[in-house]
Amino acid sequence: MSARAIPYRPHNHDACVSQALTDARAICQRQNARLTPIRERVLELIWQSHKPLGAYDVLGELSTDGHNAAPPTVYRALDFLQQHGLVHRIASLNAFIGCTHAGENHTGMFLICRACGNVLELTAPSVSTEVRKAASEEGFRAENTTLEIAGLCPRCQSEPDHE
Amino acid sequence: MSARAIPYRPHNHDACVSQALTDARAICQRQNARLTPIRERVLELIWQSHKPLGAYDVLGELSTDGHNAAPPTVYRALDFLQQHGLVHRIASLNAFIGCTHAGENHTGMFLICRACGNVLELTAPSVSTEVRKAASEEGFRAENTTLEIAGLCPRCQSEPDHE
DNA sequence: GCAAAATTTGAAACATTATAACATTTGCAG
DNA sequence: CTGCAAATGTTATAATGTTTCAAATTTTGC
Ligand SMILES: [Zn+2]
Ligand SMILES: [Zn+2]
Ligand SMILES: [Zn+2]
Ligand SMILES: [Zn+2]
Repeated sequence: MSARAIPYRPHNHDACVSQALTDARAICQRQNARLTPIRERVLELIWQSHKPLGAYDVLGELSTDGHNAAPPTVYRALDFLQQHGLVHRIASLNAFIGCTHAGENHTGMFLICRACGNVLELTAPSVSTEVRKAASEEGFRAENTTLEIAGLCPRCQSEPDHE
Repeated sequence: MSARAIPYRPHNHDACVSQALTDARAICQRQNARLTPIRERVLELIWQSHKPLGAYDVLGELSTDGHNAAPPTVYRALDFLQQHGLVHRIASLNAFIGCTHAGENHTGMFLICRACGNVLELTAPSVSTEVRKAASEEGFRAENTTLEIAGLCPRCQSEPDHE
């Protein structure tokens, strides 16, 4: 596995996209899941940047494609992609982002820059451990964790107003 | 401060409500904030149980009051209450819940039972510490944390289908 | 007290996000 | 081929949240 790109740093993003698509194909193959053209196209659109994309943004992009889709088309594709661990939904933004740990069995932690909008997904085992511990101290059986941190990325701390 | 009630256990919930309202009045006084009748009523409605309430649910309750409010009324009241740390928004549910640590300067962690719907708010310093650490290792300045754990509360693990 | 300013509330319209329901098409197994 | 299941199309609608401007209320400076 190659080093992961840092969202808010300039990088060859095409590499991110093609890596994500390659991974997705492999994962779906392994799971006997059908990465249909629509699903693949939605995944590609989600990956157009490291900023989360709303379902209706995806819808808009699809229609500039000439593909005239309705909301359920997009939501169904996004459901599929979530189910197979290829995208995450960012609850605090009602938006979706490509998973950077696809196939890795992880619980994501998202660092969301409120200035540039980029999101970095981390796997922080120590955080997960503490979360599990805190939950089990209450006798709670944790099944799903939503962990989203809003703030300022390193770049936007120094150079304000980055796009 | 009295012991905190456990949401999913039977308890004298009227005590929760009146404690919350008393605290709210004190906090607003201290902050020179105006806990107007609408705001207080919305807070009371939010506290009607330990299950998060949607904005439109609040709206509905208000109208059974005879108070015929429009959505902005509720959203404004909820904004005010959030601003002053009296309620939290649960992003994964699009719903609101009374803060059980009002005035305490905390970052809440929410244990959400998918069966009974009750939510327990915890303050887990060890989790906060690990979150801050993970963020700062990436040079990220964390400002706001959303931490919501869905799962099964102790009661619903043993007795399924609790209301 | 009183007028001006600021805050709060009312009201209507609108925007955004998500789902329900049912018809049609497509892929695949036998 | 044929029949079934999965996927997509289509229309309508539900649920959540915001913008805008007007009216009422409260606070402030005098
Ligand atoms: Zn990239
Ligand atoms: Zn991920
Ligand atoms: Zn209670
Ligand atoms: Zn709280």
